[in-house]
Amino acid sequence: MRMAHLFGRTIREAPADAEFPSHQLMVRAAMIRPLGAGIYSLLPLGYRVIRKVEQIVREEMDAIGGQEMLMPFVHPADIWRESGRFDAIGPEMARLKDRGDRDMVLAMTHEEVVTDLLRTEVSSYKQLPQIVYHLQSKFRDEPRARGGLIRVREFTMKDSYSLDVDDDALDVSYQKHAVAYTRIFTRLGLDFIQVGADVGMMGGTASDEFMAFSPHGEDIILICPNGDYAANREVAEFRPVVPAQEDLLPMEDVETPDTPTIQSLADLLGIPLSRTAKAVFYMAGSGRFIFVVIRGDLDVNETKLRNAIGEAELRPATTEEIRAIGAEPGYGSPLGVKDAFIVADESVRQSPNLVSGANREGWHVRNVNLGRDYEADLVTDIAAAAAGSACPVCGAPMHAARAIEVGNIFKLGTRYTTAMGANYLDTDGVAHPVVMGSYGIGIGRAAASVVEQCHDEKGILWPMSIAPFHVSLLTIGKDEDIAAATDALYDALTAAGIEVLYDDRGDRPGVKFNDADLIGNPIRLSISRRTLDKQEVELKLRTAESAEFVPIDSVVARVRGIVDEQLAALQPK
RNA sequence: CGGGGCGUGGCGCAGUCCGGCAGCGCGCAGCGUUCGGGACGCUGAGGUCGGAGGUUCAAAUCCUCUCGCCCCGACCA
Repeated sequence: MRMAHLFGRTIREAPADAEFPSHQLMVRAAMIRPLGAGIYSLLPLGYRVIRKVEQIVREEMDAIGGQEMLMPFVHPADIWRESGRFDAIGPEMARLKDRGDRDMVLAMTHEEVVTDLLRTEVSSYKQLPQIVYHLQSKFRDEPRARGGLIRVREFTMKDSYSLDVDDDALDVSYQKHAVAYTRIFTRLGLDFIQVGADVGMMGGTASDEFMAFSPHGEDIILICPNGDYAANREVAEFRPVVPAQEDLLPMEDVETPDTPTIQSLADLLGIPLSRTAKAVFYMAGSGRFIFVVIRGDLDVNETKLRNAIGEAELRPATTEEIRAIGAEPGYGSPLGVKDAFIVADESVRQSPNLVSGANREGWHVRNVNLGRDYEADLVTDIAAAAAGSACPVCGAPMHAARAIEVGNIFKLGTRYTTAMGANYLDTDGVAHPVVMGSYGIGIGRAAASVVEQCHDEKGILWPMSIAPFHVSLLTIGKDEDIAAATDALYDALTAAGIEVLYDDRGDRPGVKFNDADLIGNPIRLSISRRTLDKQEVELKLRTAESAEFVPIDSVVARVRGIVDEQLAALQPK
């Protein structure tokens, strides 16, 4: 590709609203352009990257027996009503009406379509197992799109669906995907980890996420330093610190003026946070008031809480709602409250004589004990793990790291096939719902995550596997023989199957060097008066400090070798 | 959804408080000089100041409404 005619141009200054490195650099390097909030065009340079990511995904999906197909982006609402998700999913799903006033939705995902197809295409155990997949647009009306391609509303996802006869067979399909995903993200050059995750809105029985490490990640994962455990903070377990046991002491009111927070209470009384109980108030979607008691040094994990009480929706309670059950914001405790569902964290049961609120402003109560002074409707683990929490397997303090979710895998089971009646007949002619798994990779997010991990102050450092081009070729100087030599090298490289972005523009050298660094192709070749007089080409790797000079007639072979070597280095073992 | 901020030429911004010819840098076009790390000079093109309504002799500027975009929050009371 000759740069003089490349559609899209690099820009010096990033848009003011771009905060993430990947957002700034991909815009500056003429790879993406915004059309609206969370909606992007992919310019030719960016689309080359995306297509390479897609190709890697295809190869690895095909390798586990996946069959590529394509399902529609606009769906009749009927199938979403059948699965129950038309009403279950909120404004995140875009809805519209067709000219006949029929409800339609834009695809957020494709479980319903696959299940619908199953009803006509699969009727016998002999046809199973199967894995189907496609690369298709999704639209999710995120409350807050941000960060360039990291969190967008319209995006391409590779989603695949495994179809099996039973849970054991699903385990096999699931494991195949775990292997494929590991190979895919390795080939993309990502630094990532597979972690246990929440099943969320998809329903199902198990889920793992593939997380690319990045300081801009929206998820926090906890990692055992001994490799015994890794999980999303949303679901992470940890070994609780069991406090010293002591005799239960009688309750005692204590005046604590102006201590509306746990920290201020602990400061006033001169006790550690772990000797207090804090109250957290929620209103659930069902209308239940959820009163959470947890030790003061711990945080509530809302995902655990949701799962524990079987409530999909949870919001902080208002002051009025809190007072209505007999509690006082800032000085709340379960003592004497009514009409509330009380959930106590395990930590509260294990810790005697905690300081709790008195449900009147300016007062707390010492030595409050679960079971003696109040009862909970549910006692379970709803505490959030944090950096330093003990690994549930080996007890070592875990690290916390931010990461971007680039892929996830779900064991769905029969959630959709039961609801929509997608059955197969077994060897005895008995009908069973097909057992499904669902597996996704955000293509653009994966590419952007690579940029998050692979860049420097000058621009992107693409891995060879997904760089827009293998080589940036620069012609330096205006002399005709230089242009002729560079033209000839361009042709020779291209003929050898090497992808070349040829900077044949009339710009000064500095402009070309800077653009080459910004765009980030792995190899830079330059021909100038200096090099041509010696029949040499300057060769510099994007990741290298210095350049080397290669005889002009051996450049093609040299570049070929570097390309192959770097691609091989990205291959999974 | 709550709070905050911003919409002025392709990009980055000033001008708005205090109404009075719409500006600057980059980029773009032409000419000339330059040519290994984002050159310089001269000339020039390009803007419904997000939109609608209002106040005024006069509105980018004041008022009302509205649209769009960004940031923070939407768990610890």
